[in-house]
Amino acid sequence: MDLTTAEENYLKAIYHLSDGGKKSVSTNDIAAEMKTKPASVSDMLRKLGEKEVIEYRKYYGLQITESGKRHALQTIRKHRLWEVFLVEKLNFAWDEVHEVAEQLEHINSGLLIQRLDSYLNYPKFDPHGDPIPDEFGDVRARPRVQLNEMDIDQSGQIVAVKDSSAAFLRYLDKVGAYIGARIKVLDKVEFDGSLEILVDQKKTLFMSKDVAGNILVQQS
Amino acid sequence: MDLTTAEENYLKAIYHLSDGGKKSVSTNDIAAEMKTKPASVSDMLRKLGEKEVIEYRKYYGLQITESGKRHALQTIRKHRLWEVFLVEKLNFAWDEVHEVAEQLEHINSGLLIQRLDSYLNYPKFDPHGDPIPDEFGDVRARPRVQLNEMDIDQSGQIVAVKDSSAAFLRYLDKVGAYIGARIKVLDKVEFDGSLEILVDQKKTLFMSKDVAGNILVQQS
DNA sequence: TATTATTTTTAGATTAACCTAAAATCGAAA
DNA sequence: TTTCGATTTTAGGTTAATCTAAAAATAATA
Repeated sequence: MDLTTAEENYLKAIYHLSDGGKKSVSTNDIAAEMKTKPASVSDMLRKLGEKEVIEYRKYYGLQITESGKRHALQTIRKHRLWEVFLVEKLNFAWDEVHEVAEQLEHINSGLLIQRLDSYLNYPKFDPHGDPIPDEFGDVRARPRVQLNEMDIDQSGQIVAVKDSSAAFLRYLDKVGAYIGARIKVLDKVEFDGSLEILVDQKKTLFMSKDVAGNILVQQS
Repeated sequence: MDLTTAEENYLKAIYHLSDGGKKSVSTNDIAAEMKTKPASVSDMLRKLGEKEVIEYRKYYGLQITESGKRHALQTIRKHRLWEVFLVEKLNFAWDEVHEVAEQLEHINSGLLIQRLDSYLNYPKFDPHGDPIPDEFGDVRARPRVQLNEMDIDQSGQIVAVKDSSAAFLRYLDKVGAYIGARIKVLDKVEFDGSLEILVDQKKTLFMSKDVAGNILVQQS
């Protein structure tokens, strides 16, 4: 069953909002995410239900089907492979790629994606550190390491903190090292184990070993 | 002024059918090329006229405007750059690329095309030997050589014949060396100047010096 | 030149994706 | 448990791109 571009986009949004089918998503949430009106979402949910990529009971809610998950993961796979291409081959900055990848992900050609994957050397993660599903939709969850355990020149994305006290989060926010920030270890001071970190490819900051030990990073 | 995907496709067809604005094109011709009905074409011509990419007088005919030419050449540029990418980087065969390039040419990002061009080393011709317009829409017409003057291992595309007698064309057709065929010189016999030619990457054939002298090739 | 044949356009429908406004449903609080 | 407010759906309309059938304009031919 083939999906239109709009249907693919809705399905992807539903997949993300529901965290892969775990959480429930509301019509309003989808409308907000897609920047459309709830009425348009209702319309689309009916269509997606007819195509059996979701199971939809009106007023009640929805559930992604197995077929729907496969479709969504295919789209995500394409999106992330194109992001790798844009950053690694065409020298896009990692924050310039999304809009273009959003268009490229809808190009329809099995051969193209196969060849692109091979050309990029079967990458497992995109430039934001998010995992790239394989052709069967399997994703490899990336192991997390403490920032203080990373070596010089290694980079990744902040995905969680161990100490989630308000004070600590406020500190992180202040220095710009929020969850999701992309970081790189520029230097480590042997004497006290403190680190020099590059955040989002622009700001550098210094951080004690203790602080770094509370930050979990997905390496890439 | 932005054009929709459909409008871009119509404009490209008109540009090609009119040979860059030289010949006149009929509604029926466009319908045949686009695999739609003449009624749909009339509709679209009205729209393209409103957007001033063609000058359209109903029942009379149309003329591409300068703006229209720029738009068409931009689309052609994107199409051919993607073809080069698919063949040179992703190892597509030169006859597998068209369908995918047809989709990729509508991706909207100035930066993307700029970077792609640079990544491919500013190619001047696509895998079919057709010239790639530069960012200003200028095309470099490729010089033509007689097939018998080409060296071993050189390749190109048959673009014209000097002797266009029916007998000669029938002969070409018989051996599969039609206008547009992609050829490569595999060997040249010093004794009589005859050539061994690879046609369309599959068929090899032998050809006398006289026959080859009547075939004009765009090298690539 | 008058008639016929072809080409082109208009008229009226359809489908996908959106919208606004109004109705229906659900659930939370009085 | 009834009512009120938020959420969700339906009803009806719009735009882009297509279609078929019919009308209009042009071109070809007797």
